[in-house]
Amino acid sequence: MTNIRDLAKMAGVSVTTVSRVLNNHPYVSADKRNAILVAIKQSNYQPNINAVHLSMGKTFLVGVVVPFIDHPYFALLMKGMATEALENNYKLVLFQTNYLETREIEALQMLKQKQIDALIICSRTSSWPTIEAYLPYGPIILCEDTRGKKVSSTFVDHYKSFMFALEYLYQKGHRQIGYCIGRISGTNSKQREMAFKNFVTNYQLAYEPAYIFEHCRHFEDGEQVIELVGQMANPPSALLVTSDEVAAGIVTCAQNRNISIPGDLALIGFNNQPISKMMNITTIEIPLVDIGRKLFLQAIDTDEEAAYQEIPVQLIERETV
Amino acid sequence: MTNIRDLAKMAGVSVTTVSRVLNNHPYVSADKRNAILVAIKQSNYQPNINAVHLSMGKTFLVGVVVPFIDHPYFALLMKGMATEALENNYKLVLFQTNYLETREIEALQMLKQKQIDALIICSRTSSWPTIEAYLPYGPIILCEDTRGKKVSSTFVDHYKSFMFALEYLYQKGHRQIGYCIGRISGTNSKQREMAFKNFVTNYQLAYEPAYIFEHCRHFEDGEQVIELVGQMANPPSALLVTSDEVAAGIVTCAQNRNISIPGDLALIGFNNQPISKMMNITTIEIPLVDIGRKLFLQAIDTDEEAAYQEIPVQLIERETV
DNA sequence: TTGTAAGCGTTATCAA
DNA sequence: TTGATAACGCTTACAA
Repeated sequence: MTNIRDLAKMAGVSVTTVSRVLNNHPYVSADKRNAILVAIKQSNYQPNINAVHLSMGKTFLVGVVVPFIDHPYFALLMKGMATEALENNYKLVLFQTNYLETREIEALQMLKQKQIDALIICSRTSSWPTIEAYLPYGPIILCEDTRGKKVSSTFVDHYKSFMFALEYLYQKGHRQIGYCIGRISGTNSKQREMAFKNFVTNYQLAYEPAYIFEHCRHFEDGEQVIELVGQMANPPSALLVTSDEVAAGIVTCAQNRNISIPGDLALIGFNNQPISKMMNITTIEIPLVDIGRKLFLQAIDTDEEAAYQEIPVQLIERETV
Repeated sequence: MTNIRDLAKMAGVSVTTVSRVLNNHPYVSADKRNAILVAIKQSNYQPNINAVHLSMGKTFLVGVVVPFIDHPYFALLMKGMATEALENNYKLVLFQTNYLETREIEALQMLKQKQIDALIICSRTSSWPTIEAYLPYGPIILCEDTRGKKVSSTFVDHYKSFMFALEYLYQKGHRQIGYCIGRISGTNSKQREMAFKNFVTNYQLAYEPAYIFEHCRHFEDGEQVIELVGQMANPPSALLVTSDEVAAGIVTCAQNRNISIPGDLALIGFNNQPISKMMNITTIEIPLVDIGRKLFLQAIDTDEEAAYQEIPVQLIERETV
């Protein structure tokens, strides 16, 4: 493998000059630049990335923490991040945590050890103070509302959008509303819970804990929901379902049991995934790929200031309400 | 950040000795080793990974080429690879190609440039000679039958399993059989096509090109299939569907149009994803996560010899045949 | 506009 | 069993 010194020799210049043209720095005469360019072509030169990294103290690696990679929500975020990473000559290092705190800490440790330049946490289980302790070691980007904290984020105001969806259902006449969610802990989930509770009290409805269904992540989890709803003496008339996949599962299962949707049970999904279009599911569109791109861009942004990007969402009315 | 030289000073030894204990090399006296260990503890030392990489000429990075990351088939492979990478202290670098050859070449170039230690290609669009040209630069692992070629692979014999499924349908009385697939090009798809053609001639059935449905990747693609089947004067009575998600989409869509499954149309899915269990879809189980793990292990295997791991599959009988 | 030389933090060779 | 010291290939003061 030819290196920068070989190039210098070939072009009859110093390594510094070679480095200059390699990095597009000014102050190189046209003829020397050309000579070097020719040498690069001829030798099929490829810079040694490790040497660059060592010298610059940068890795061009960005860590990405996701609980599961095989979940459409995170896969879509990943898609956006991967696209942007490629364009910016960065690579993504994957941390699949299964929501194990130890795994998240491993990722944070890698930041501390300078093995990655920045860390994007798409969803976390560790507490804020835990994260905060690693802030001095490099940028940490979150996918949740961090306004007031000293970390950048791209996020959806889940309180607002949940409240919006709930009020929409209320206007359609629903008074017994529940929701399905992946997990009840987590910042975003807490925001939604808060919206739900406030909604219930604002509209003087009964707060019914049984109307909250946890562990709803995949299509097949819809079965459980229908099961549970079917057993209730006083079932909900409408459900907010925080993933279109789950909503689709609910619709499918409901059909098999002759439960009419939206007649017996109205549904609002989230994300506007293709499956929701096919199955005509009313949904709140969340531009996940775009959020992924923005998260990545924040990760490599060298600005010291924390930036907060709120992403607006949009109701797509279809046939499940 | 304290470095190896600081440690040496603290422990009153040379950097060589420090490096020795860091890497568990022999020939270090117990007391010096202890002194160094103490220094490491006290200073909270973390090795500079870039320096290690430069010195060793290794990156501990493995590239992964997938056409789409937001597809369960590849997400499941990724899950397996990510798990194993973590355990072996490697990181995964993602290449999302959208089946663009240029993207695959970028990944191959990174191998050539030593920016990654090995490359796993889960699905490709480039020709074999293209790949072959990069073989001298590092291990390339494929997820397709490479027996006879000088590259390692973990794969399913798609010819065999397709033939098995086709004969199973034949025994159940089906004579008009078709299949749904993501794309018709690609090694694995070609194997399946070959099985299909041989099956048809072996059993003296008509080869009906219209029974082959391309672009079937996601749940929502099932709609197209039902659409097309509905328009046929002489529709297939059974379909092999190379992804359970698509099979689920077909089942869902069929229900809406009062097409009885398996009465009007029998279905065999592939992969045994959770969705197939929920929807009672007969399927060929493919252990994708496990395949992912094995692919990764092959990538970091230092053996020169190419290894070929055939993964057996298994029919899961449920209610769509 | 150009070049010399000093890092960056390791590993590995070789001599002691 | 140890330690100088030379790589590894690049960037970047600093000097000219």
